[in-house]
Amino acid sequence: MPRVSKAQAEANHQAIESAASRLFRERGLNAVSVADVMAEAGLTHGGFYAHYPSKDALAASACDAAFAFAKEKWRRRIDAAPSRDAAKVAIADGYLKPAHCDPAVATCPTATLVTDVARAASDHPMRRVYLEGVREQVETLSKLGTTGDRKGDRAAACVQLATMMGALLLARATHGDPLSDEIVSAARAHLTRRPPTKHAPRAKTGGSK
Amino acid sequence: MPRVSKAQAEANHQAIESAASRLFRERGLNAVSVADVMAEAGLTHGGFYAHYPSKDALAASACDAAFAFAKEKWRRRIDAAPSRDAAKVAIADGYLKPAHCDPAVATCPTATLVTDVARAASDHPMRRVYLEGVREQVETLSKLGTTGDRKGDRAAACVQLATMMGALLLARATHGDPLSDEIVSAARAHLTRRPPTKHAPRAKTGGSK
DNA sequence: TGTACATCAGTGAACGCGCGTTCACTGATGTAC
DNA sequence: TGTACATCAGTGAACGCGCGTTCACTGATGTAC
Repeated sequence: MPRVSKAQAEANHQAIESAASRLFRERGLNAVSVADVMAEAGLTHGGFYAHYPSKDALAASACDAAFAFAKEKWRRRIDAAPSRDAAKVAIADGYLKPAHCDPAVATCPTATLVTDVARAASDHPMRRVYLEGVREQVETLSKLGTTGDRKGDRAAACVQLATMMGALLLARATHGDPLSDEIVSAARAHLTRRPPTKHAPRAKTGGSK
Repeated sequence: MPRVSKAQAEANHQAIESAASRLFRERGLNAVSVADVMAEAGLTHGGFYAHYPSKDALAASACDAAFAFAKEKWRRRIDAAPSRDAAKVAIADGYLKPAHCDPAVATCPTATLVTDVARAASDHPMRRVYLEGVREQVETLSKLGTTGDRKGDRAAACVQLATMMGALLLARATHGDPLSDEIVSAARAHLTRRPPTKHAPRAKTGGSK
């Protein structure tokens, strides 16, 4: 069934980008093959190069799409919040959701792609996209600052992003152990200024696999 | 030159572990082959299985060695500090050294192996080693707490580790851009309670490549 | 509107390559006497 | 202390496998008339 309509080809393109965006964040760049992505999009691997010049180029597009998705999520949280301070808290709460501590779940690209980007060659197209994504997140958090000082707001934004991301990654790497909950709960409490000893509900939802 | 002396064999074993510990943290598990590690240790790849049953087992040993090395570094900083609070600051300062923001440098395993561990299978031997390593770091930071409350100290320890690690990883992923310095400087200032707008010396050392 | 045909998205086999692991072999080491 | 020999750390070729990428081919789509 070759020569698909322009509309179908465009839909396939989106499906490839979307599958890549999710799979790369779930398993990492190296652990996902072009064939995996194409299969997830319901296609065979040979047709890939009609859509992207290389796997690296796909990685950059997928990263971009993931940041756009995250940006939209943040925007909705900000719009729904009654104050800038409440918006910062809402973002931290959303970021550190217990479900996000499962390493098999594709979450914020800032966290899930950070080592892939750090280890990528300096001319890898994803580096530029990732940098821009982080820059935007820092800028967004910075605008929610309440110190009245732009430099102070930016510094606080950097620290909040680092804390959220660090806690999420640590929780993912220690998933299945109580320490995972402890770390993410401590970070959530710290960033939302709730009692710091509050832990996530442990009841019967369970944290281990 | 086969059949090497016991002492030489033990030295080779250490060389393999040491090379793996550094290479895995620098480039990630998937990007380093068994042959790479053996070559770095001055050996050929075929002899690897006389030392370790599998690459996964080597990863666990290498992770363990990296944590032991980091622990020793922390211990020296703590011993040299005049107070518990000064020790926490010294650890943050050491963790966030500008040189550590180069993604090609092997730093703390907590940061450099976090996504490799998160993505590893739940029965991967490295998971247990990593978990124990993080647990020890949290415990160490917790003992340096000054809130007088064990739960509060542990929560603060979790937050400090998350912030240090998150900032370091973000700085590594954005290396080459001023944002890298900005993030790590903000985190360092925050954790050491120095003026939050203080940036790393930008002069002629340069932060870009 | 209907017909002829060039286009090109998708298929599936194939390419060269590097991986983790295995294995027959080597020969200095270390042990038994 | 000296000799005979079993051991086994290390070598290098080979294994099966999956990767990113290429390519000849297909046939519905979309266009030119």
